[in-house]
Parts: sequence; C-alpha cells; structure tokens
Amino acid sequence: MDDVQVKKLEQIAHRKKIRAGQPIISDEEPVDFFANVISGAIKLTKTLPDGRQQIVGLLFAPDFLGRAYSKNNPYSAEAATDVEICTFPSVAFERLVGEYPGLQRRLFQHTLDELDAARDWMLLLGRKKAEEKVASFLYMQARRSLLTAGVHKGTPGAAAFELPLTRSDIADYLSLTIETVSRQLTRLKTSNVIRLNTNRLIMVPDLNRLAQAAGQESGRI
Amino acid sequence: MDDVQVKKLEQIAHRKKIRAGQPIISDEEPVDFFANVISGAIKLTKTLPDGRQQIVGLLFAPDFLGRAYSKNNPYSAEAATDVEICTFPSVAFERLVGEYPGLQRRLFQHTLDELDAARDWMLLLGRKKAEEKVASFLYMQARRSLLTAGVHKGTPGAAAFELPLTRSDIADYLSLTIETVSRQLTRLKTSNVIRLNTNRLIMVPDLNRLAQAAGQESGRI
DNA sequence: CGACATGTTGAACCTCATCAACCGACGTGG
DNA sequence: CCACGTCGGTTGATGAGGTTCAACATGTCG
Repeated sequence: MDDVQVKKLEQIAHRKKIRAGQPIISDEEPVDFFANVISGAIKLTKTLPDGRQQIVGLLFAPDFLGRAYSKNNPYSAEAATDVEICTFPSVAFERLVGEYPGLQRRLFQHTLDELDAARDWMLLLGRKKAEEKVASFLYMQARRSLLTAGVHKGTPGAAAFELPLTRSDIADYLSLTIETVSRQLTRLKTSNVIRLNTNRLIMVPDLNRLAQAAGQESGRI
Repeated sequence: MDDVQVKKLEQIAHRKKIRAGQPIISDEEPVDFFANVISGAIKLTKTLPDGRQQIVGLLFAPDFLGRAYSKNNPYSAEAATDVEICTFPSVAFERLVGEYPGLQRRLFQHTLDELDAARDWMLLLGRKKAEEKVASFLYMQARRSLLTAGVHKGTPGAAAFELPLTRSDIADYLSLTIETVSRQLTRLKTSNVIRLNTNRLIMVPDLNRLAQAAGQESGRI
C-alpha cells in the first residue's frame, strides 16, 4: 500500500477502545463500518436459536473486520479481551476501495485466508478428539506468539505466551465444554507437553510434541 | 458480465467430463486451472494424516472451483457424482480477471459466500446433534432443489429431490459415521418428516417441520 | 449366479456432556 | 477489615449420544 493510500485511509479513520466482553457488531443490526484490529482479540460468534454458541473466527492485530458488499453480517463480533480498533465508515472506505484496486485485492486475499482458516477449523471441529482440539488451539496460539514476537526470543522449538481467551471462550471455539477444556489442559500439563504458570500463561517446551498432540504431523508451519 | 467478457471466456474454456469418485485436484499438487461446474456435484475434502476425513465444501452448478492468487490448494476436490466442468487455464483466466474488474468482484463475492457457508457449517459441526445435522443437510438440499427447479412444481412447502451424495459422503460432510446417518434418516422417516422412495430419492411433505428438526427456526430462506 | 459395493440394523463400548461440589481471586458493602 | 457474592477455573461421578464392531439386506454388474 503506497503513501497516498495510507494517508487517505488515516483521514477517514477513527480509533476506538472496547472493553472485554463488549459487543462490537451484532448479527441483527446492519453494520456501517470496517475496522482494523490494533490490539487485543475479537471473537466472531454464531448462535443457534436455543443459545448454543460457536466461535467461527478470531481476529488479532492486524486483522480486518468487516464484510464487503453487504450490510448484513451473518455473525456477531465481541471483544474477547480489551480491544483497540481503527474504524472506517463504510461509505468512505468503499469509495476508497473503488479507487484503489490494490486495496480490493488485499481484501480479497484476506477473505481467502479467512476461508482457509474456516475450513481448517471445520476439520478440527468435525474430526478431532478433545485433546487434539485443545492441543491444536494451543499450537495455533504458540505459532502466533512466535510470529508477533518477531524473531525467536527464546529457545528454538519452544514458545511461551498468554491465552487471549477464557476457558469458556476456548470451549466455544473448540466445540467443547469448559470442563473438558480444563481436563485436557491438565492432561497436557501432566504429560509435560505444556506448563501452566498461571491460568493464562502457557509454556511449550517442545512445539513438535504439541503439534503431534494436535494430530497434525510436526512438519507444517 | 457483458457479451465481450463471455466471448473471451469461451475462447479459453475447455469442457471436461469426470466420472463419480475421480479426483479433480489434490492438496499435494499445484493447480493450473479454474473451472465452472456445469452439472453434478463436487466435494472439497480435507484429510488428517491418519485418514480421518472432512468434507469442507460442496460445489454444484453454477459454482466456481479454483483458488485465486495461489497455486497451492489446501484441500482436495473430487467428483461426488458424474460431473461436467468447464475449465480455464490459470494464466489466461487471471489475465482476464486483470482486465475486467467486474470479474474480480464476482470472484470476491463468491468467496464471501463460501466463507459464510463455511461458518454456518462450523456451527453445525460443532453444536448440532446428529438428527439436527442430517435434517440440516436435507433441508439444504431441499431448498437447493426448489431453486434449481425454478418456480415450484409441486405443493408449496413441500419438496422432492435426489441426494447427490452417498451415505459415506454425507457422513464425511456432517462429521458422523455412515451408521449414524442411516439411523437418523430412518428416525426422520418414521416420524414422517421425510419419505424415502429409494435410497437416494427424498420426499419432504413439510419443509417447516424439516427446518424445525434441523434446529433452525423455520423462518429463514 | 456370485462378488462387490452400498445401506441397514443390533449390541457393546467410549468419549464427552452434564450435574455438582469445590477452590482461589477479586470487589463490594456493611 | 471482614463477610459475602461473584467469577473463572478445577475436579469428581454419572449418564447419554455416537462410535465401533459385526451381521445382514439389497442392488448391481460382470
């Protein structure tokens, strides 16, 4: 993205802080903005009429929130942690997208990535066991922590990070119950695949072992 | 899409017939074409190293097969029934997309729809019970049959159609076993929500009852 | 007709959900 | 300052929904 675009974006942008647990968009109301995640974690959720819930996506910085070509989001978004976002009014943003094809391309790319992630998750939801699910989630977070921390700041093959979700959110993400999440975490702990410093701080001594517990061959990034 | 575009598309297109069960693209080989589905059903699958499989998408006419901006498909595609597709070599197609922004927009739209569908399915995979899953699948097919049949050719609120998948594929789509699929079908049959003429021919006397069995309020299209 | 694929049905087992009790941390009001 | 409720999390006992294993039915094709 060149300087001109960045400038124009900044002109229409508006920063916003949101407390953990606060709703950001609802599946029942039209949405009139797009947003960039600056910090924190946002969960996208779907809910059955009787209240059963599923988290269908997680957004971290520098992810993008918003649905092109439609005001009707088929899901809700809620701050999972305290969140900072940078919003753009739909109208202005869409005009900008029209002017800069490169921007549309980026949005498209991003959507393709989200689709890939969603399909990966379908495999997890449908075919993995509870322990594999929890391990997969931890593995995903561990890799994310390595990326955001820049180059490795610890032993290679190891990782340490803070969970961005409560047990309840993890359960909704993995289609489990909080109890099962808790049990599987202690299982992974007692088998020395992970170490739990506090409830939220995770230490992974050997990423390959975690990947194996997750059911995916250790190879893939 | 205007006439010029259609003409250009036809120039680079190439028709192809594929027998049920034949692979179309593999997650291990790069893909060098895009395709339109003319007839039949294509399943997109993901597989765990140990063989557990999940269908992450179904394509029918006039759906689109192919991944923009990347040669590496993270999934495999296989003909679920006998299939007819219309392929376009990647190079020529991408050049065309570059020339006609409207075409890119359409691809984008299509990807957004796929993403919505994937997330809907995540809710189903994670939170629905076996009977709701099977009913949801049938409901989806029933609505599709109504759309493709044009205006209603039978009693309003009813539908009849042929299943495009074997029990085994349905199981892989819903994350169940063939046995469970079979049992739930007979349950729905004995409770008169559906009628099974042959193994593949389904009759739905009351779509609302089916929608209810699917766990979604009857309202939505 | 036999062989093979597809589908159904039954019985036993297992994973995970459910219900319930408990713990520690935190904040609030008396 | 302490009792209290609340929230997030852990642990245990029990049971149900689905898987697994196995037998059987049905249909199709050479």
